Amino acid sequence: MPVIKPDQVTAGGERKNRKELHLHSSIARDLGLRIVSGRYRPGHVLAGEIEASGQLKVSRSAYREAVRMLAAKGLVQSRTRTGTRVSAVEQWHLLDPDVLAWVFAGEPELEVLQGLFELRTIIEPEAAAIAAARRNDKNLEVMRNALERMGLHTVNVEAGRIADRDFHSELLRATRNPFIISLTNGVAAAVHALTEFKQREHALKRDPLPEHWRVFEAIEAKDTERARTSMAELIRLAITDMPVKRWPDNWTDSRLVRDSG
Amino acid sequence: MPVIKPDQVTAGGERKNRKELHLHSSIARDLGLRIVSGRYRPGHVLAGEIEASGQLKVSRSAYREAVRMLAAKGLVQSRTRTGTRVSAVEQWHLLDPDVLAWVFAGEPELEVLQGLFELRTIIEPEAAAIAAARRNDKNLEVMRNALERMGLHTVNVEAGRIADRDFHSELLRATRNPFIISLTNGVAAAVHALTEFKQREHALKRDPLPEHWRVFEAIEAKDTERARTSMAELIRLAITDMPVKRWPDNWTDSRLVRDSG
DNA sequence: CAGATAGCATTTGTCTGAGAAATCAACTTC
DNA sequence: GAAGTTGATTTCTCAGACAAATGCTATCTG
Repeated sequence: MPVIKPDQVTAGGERKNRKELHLHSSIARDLGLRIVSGRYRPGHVLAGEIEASGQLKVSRSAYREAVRMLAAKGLVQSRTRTGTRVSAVEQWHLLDPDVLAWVFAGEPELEVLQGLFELRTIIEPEAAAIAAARRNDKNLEVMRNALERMGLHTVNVEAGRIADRDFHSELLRATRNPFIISLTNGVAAAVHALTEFKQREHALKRDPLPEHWRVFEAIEAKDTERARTSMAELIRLAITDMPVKRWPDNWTDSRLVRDSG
Repeated sequence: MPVIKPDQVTAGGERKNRKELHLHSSIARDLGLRIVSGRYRPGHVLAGEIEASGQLKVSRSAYREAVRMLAAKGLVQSRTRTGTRVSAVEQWHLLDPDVLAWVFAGEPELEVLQGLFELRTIIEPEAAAIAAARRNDKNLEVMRNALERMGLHTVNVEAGRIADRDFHSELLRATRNPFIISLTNGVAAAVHALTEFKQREHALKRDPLPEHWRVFEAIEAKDTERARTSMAELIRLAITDMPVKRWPDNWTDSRLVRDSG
């Protein structure tokens, strides 16, 4: 009999809602979300392993592996007798793809949004310039394909957002700089979640495709300066698309005055 | 009798050489080093849990927790039946402090060095500019103290390198941008290891302190533009200090022509 | 009473052994 | 020859026990 599995029903099933494959991963995600969302503040001491694993109805080892993952991402720190406590925010690996995804899974605070855009404003124009210098035909091909898919689906649907992410990922990949590429996974994931976040309020009015093509054309032409400026413009527009009434103070302070001046 | 513990002798002690506290951490470090050093290439499948833990003479749970940490850092990926295999380099969280430290624990390849300096060239001048705009007196105090210590010890000894790291950390912290601060832990650790790396060949001829003070003064004066340029100069000088005969091609391509031109 | 000290309790860390779940490969069957 | 079945292998999860570290407290001592 061809047993068609009904997509994981799991008797007590509440945890496997999302495509979480493993128990320890989903526990880590649960705890991670509670930490980055502020439910567990820095300094907060988690319940002991026995009690915590008991509440979650999982074995101690599964719970421990989850805690070990969070510790590897700088979110918690375990010590005997003291217990496992949430680390200071400065210790968090905010550019870790998972952490970033957890941060943007909820309603990110304005300062966090600002911080991410500020980082993108610094990195991506330069990355675009470097990509223009080092890109090969395969990079170009992938980027063109991504933009075509993006135009086909629009960023209002998942497929379009994936295409958007693919474009930025391939751009950073074209820099041939492993560290910049490593930022890919994180920033791309955040941008992805962010585009989704925009949609929560209302569908995007403006079509972001033209500025994407301008960046592409600059990189295709190996025009580093134009790649830099067009990418800066792309991000500037992306910021204006955010459903944010008023950005926090000194947002335009140091960096952005230079581009607009 | 006041039992003065002889600093962890550990009968079979070979693992606790460094200040590794826990078994799983030191196993993760061992495996992590083997991966980033290239001994275990991407695609390589690690020995099964039973065999691997047997070889290391540790329990399966300790070994599993180590693997879980490496998986959290993107270095490996585990799947039933297939086993645990080393991920592609693009998946590695290269900006994770541990991963970065492991990378620079050995002889880093030229391309990696180049990549890190390229990232610093992009980030730190802008970070200095932002820091100049947002720094408070406490930031200034910590930075000044760090530079004084740096002048006292010189970067030829550990205390001086720590002071150097503290300066850069506090600078990034002054940006008030959590993502840039998060880069601190990683980049600072790398710079620290890097300064140590320079010393392996021969003691540093040039005194790097003057350019550090120039950056400090610009930030003290809240002069964003001067902070940017002086930091760019600091990094440029740091690059020339590297004991590298010839940098790889297109090193001066896109980004640096702009600063020097 | 002050301070050191020894013991106690609590929490994470490590080990062992067993079975469950997933999945790749070979085989069987129609 | 294709679809389904079985089997083997590997990670995943569970359970229970002991070890190690460490903060707390009561006790001892000057």
